[in-house]
Amino acid sequence: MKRITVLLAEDHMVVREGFRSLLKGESDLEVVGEAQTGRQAVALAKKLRPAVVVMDIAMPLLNGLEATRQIRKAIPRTKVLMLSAHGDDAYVEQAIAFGAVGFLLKQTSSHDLSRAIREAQKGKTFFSPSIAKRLHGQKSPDRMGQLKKKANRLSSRELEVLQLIAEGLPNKQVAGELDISIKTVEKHRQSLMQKLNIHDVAGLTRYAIGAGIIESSVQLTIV
Amino acid sequence: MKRITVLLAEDHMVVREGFRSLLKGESDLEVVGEAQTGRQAVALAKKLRPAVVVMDIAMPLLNGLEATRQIRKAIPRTKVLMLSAHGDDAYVEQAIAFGAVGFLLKQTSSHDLSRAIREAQKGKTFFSPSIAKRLHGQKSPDRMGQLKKKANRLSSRELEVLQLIAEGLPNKQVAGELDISIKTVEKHRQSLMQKLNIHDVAGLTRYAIGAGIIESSVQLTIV
DNA sequence: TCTCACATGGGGTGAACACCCCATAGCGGC
DNA sequence: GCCGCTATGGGGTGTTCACCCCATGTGAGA
Repeated sequence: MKRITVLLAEDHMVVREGFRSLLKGESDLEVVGEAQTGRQAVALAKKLRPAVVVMDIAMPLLNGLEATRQIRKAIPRTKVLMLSAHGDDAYVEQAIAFGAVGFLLKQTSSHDLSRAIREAQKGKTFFSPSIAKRLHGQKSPDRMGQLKKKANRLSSRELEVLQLIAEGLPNKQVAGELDISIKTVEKHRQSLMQKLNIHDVAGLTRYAIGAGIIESSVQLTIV
Repeated sequence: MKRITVLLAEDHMVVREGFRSLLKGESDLEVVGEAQTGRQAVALAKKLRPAVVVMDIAMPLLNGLEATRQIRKAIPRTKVLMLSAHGDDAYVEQAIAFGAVGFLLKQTSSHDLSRAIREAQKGKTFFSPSIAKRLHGQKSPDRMGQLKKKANRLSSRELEVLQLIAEGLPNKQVAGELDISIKTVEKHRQSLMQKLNIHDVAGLTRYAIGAGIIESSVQLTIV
């Protein structure tokens, strides 16, 4: 029987070895290569032409999203399965827009991992339950089509509001800063929270830092 | 032969299962439990009394450092091995101060992981090569003293509350998680805000990220 | 042209929060 | 023994926020 060839892209060696060990238990799957940077993942994918690439998002040199885009462009027959600790809507939508056929959270089980790989190889999609729920919960059935065009990204006004929120300003001050009414600030706040599917200030702040919109505090000795 | 009992504390299930799979290949090691939050790690350690706890630093509800401190205090015979993606000095020093017997980077190999567990069980220490090199380089005898002397330090309870706030939990859920009344949570919240002189959730979140108490989201190309 | 996202603004409700008051109890240090 | 700190809990008050309703105008794309 021909086994499904898999390329693992994950920067942490012990984690990657763990994945390999897990997949070794699946007789129909075969890990043919391992990459520890996004750039290496692209190079190895071109060379090995695996059926499926399991791609972590957070990787040095080239992140998993961009690596996915490049792989999809160079070798469309290779399917890419995203694997990430965080499942914020923006990541998921970006991944889909870049041609990933699935999105797994690291919180999901190894059983789902091997299942997702099989689905991907068959040309189907696979999303972690919590993500699938969110995707289905949204409106139209051809949402995938929409996503490929417009990734539901924040408007420039929403980005401004997000930054000010993440900098700690209350709505009233945000309104003063942008010279608009509090009501409008609240509206932007609501819509950006809905788009990101993040509903608390702490989450918005973490997102803003991760997205490079603001910076965290200085490193301190504390704790 | 009596095997070394191990408790795995790592919040990402598929990663944790990978570790378990790796350790299954070691005949002298036995994984007796798995925890996905720091709090659960403390509870399971007390219940199972494993020889060694492999503890990730970045975990929800209670981070690995604080969990280590609590485990060392409650059951000193259990050794704790830190496992982290980042090896910043502040982490390593804090881990050592809290009684960890070793510090592994996720970049290290699975071979080092099992080796470190064996060393830990024997009462020895084990550090990832790059960290060990740094530790030898700089002794700094009174550096620990400086940390401890720092006035206005947050109490351990306040740190727990801070982490949960920065993770986005409202007071009510914080209270439920710590099993105390909302009023007490409010009190801790007030006092830590006063100590840090930060009076909004966004600021607390930025501080917590800068201090390494929690992590931000993944780096993203878009925005 | 006509729809849709965007930006602007307003009203109202209930939950959450900041900040004040109060208290009891334990524990370590002087 | 007393003091200071920490942790626990409660009452009350005013502000802010999340989330619902509503509206108008504009500009880009189908």
